[in-house]
Amino acid sequence: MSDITDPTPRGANHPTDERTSDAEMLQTVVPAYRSSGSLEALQELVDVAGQVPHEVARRAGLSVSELHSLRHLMAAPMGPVELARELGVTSAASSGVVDRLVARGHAQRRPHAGDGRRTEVVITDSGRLEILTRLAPMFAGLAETDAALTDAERAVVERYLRGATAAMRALM
Amino acid sequence: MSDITDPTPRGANHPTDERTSDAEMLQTVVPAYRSSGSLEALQELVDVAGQVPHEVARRAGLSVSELHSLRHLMAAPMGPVELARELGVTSAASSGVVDRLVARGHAQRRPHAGDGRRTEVVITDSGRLEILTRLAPMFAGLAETDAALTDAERAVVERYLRGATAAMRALM
DNA sequence: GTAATATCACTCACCTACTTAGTAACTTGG
DNA sequence: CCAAGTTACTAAGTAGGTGAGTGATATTAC
Repeated sequence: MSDITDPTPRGANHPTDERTSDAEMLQTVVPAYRSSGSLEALQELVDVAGQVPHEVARRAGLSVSELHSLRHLMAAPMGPVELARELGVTSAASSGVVDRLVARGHAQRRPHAGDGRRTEVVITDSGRLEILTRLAPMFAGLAETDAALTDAERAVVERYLRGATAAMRALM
Repeated sequence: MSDITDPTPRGANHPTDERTSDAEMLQTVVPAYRSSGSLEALQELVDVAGQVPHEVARRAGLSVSELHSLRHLMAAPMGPVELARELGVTSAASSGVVDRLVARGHAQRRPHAGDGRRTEVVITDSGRLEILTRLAPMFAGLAETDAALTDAERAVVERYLRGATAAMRALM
């Protein structure tokens, strides 16, 4: 407030000492907000899910972008530009990602049949194996959790997950 | 296989042309795996949730680490080292994160009462406001989705979310 | 009580993975 | 058939991380 050398002018800027729960805080901004076990569980899921790629990539000796690239390339071959769009980075960055995957033997470049500008990046067995074996324990656990549902319950869960996804998309 | 200059020796390493669905692929590694609407919805949720921090941080003019730091500091003040543990980075990195938050007016450093080694990092109103207003639309949507559940349904959803979280933790 | 050890916050040098800007090769629409 | 667009890439610069090490303070062992 009176720090002359401070480069960023602003309004209310004092520390907030009073311990207030997240939920209380949220209710001042989102009146409809009511905490619940499911929302807390969702919060926790999202937190853990966000750490997974970093950790899995670290163990595999890959960058997070390389890991995500392999995941996308598992579904279908694609060019560096398309990969860049999936990753949310520039094509310059994805060019480097592909370089590193190729150097590791996890992917190969091949010319696109019918369009001389394009390169197709194809995942190799080595890349596929890396992803599948690293993620297998998770998929086993997810399958088990999912199998425990009745069809009616599964429908409820799916509706909830789609609603939560839509809520998150509202930020983007 | 016969590329002499290749630095990474390995076994099976040819491109995988055959188009195979993720689900089929997974079943060879995780026999119990059966795709389902709920699992697909979960996959989508996790994907979107992973993009949210990057996008929100970009709009707020923060790095992803700065954003996550503010989220953690909303719950309680803590020192740079504790913050580093939460973020999964070194204390050297979190020292820089705190520098940048302080320079922005989103946080303040203060000496810890009773332990002369420690510094407490306290979020300011400015930092709190930044986070709450950026995330408000999401919380509103989540609250709406959650409110649509009966108590019995909420219990089912919570159990599922906790199961999924546990499955992900199995990787870490 | 004091010596050894641990913890906290920080600095420095270095590295990785990104960005922006620009280029060459190729395809396509008018 | 040529102007405009797309693809893949390179080069130079930058942000934000790591690893190693320092000084101050706290804790533990003896």
